[in-house]
Amino acid sequence: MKWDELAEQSCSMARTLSVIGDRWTLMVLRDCFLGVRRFDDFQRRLGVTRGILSDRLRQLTEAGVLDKVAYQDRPPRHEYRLTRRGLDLHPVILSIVHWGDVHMAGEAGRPILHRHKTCGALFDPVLSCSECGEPVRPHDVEVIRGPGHAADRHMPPDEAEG
Amino acid sequence: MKWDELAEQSCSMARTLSVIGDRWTLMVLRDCFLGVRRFDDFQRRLGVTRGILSDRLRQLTEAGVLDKVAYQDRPPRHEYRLTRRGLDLHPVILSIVHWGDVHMAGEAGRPILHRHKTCGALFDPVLSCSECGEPVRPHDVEVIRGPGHAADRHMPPDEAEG
DNA sequence: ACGAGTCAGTTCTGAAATCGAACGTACTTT
DNA sequence: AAAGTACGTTCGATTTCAGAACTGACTCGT
Repeated sequence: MKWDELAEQSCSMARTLSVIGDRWTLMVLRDCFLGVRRFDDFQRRLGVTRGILSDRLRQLTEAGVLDKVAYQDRPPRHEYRLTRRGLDLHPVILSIVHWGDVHMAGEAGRPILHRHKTCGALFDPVLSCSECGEPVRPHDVEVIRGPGHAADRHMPPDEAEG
Repeated sequence: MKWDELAEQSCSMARTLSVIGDRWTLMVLRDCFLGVRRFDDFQRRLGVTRGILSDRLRQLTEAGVLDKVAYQDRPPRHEYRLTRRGLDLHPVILSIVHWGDVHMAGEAGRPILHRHKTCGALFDPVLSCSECGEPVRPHDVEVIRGPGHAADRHMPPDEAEG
């Protein structure tokens, strides 16, 4: 299966991965959330080859996750900014970072900490229910067929949840 | 840069991606959370080649995300189950699926819906602050150097947040 | 005026990963 | 005995990636 075919599956996971399911794409997005906006800055910070970076920035722009904005005319220079769509990826990035903090941190502890400006505290991200506000645990989630469901294979095979 | 080198960076994002930063790995994990446990079931549902699947299941097992458990002896057969470490990836998967629901769903609407068993409602996952319980927005997060920080490049270049 | 530096890419070649399909092994079912 | 199930491995052809050099348009220092 190719990336393009992945996008056509009636599975939100597959469709999202057709946009961000690549290590460099996610590393680029991490840097975007840290405020990086220019080609050479991405390249130096990530150590990715220029060819790959060029390709990934183009893909993200085409997907509407980044916006390519000119900041000078002669010579033409642009910067890449997160769109609304891109900003909505924040939970994905934070969840990934948090898992690394908990399960992959070395002896020395976490490389970075997050402070919630509105309450002032150092915090961990918690995934909670939009309706009752309580934290969501894996076994408390039931997967139900939605209106956009096609007869694919993204439903539980029989019983759910492992 | 190779995958192995990624794991050695003092960045939780990079370290996590060295484990799950691959489209097939994430598709396998999606199916794990839907209750899929056996080789051929993964293969049929995902359409991935058997070689890749074999490799990814081995990697996930080595990383402690899945556990390979025998369910019969003659012939020896195993199933792959999420460990505690693996279950902790639930927020990552849910966040990715939710982004797809919001930004990649077709005309027909979402392919699947989630029900929160403890409150009974259909819900969206919301990332909130472990300290005050409020939803976390991109601009409300400040990144701070932690104890495990090495002089790498995962801090904001100057000012934060885009 | 001249070379050095910045910024945003493109182009090249060899190395590595991936695809699709077939094959192997050890059982169970018909 | 033949077909099916389960879990992989192996193989050659294709695709992607890494590392490095190169282009082009401009700016800055001397």
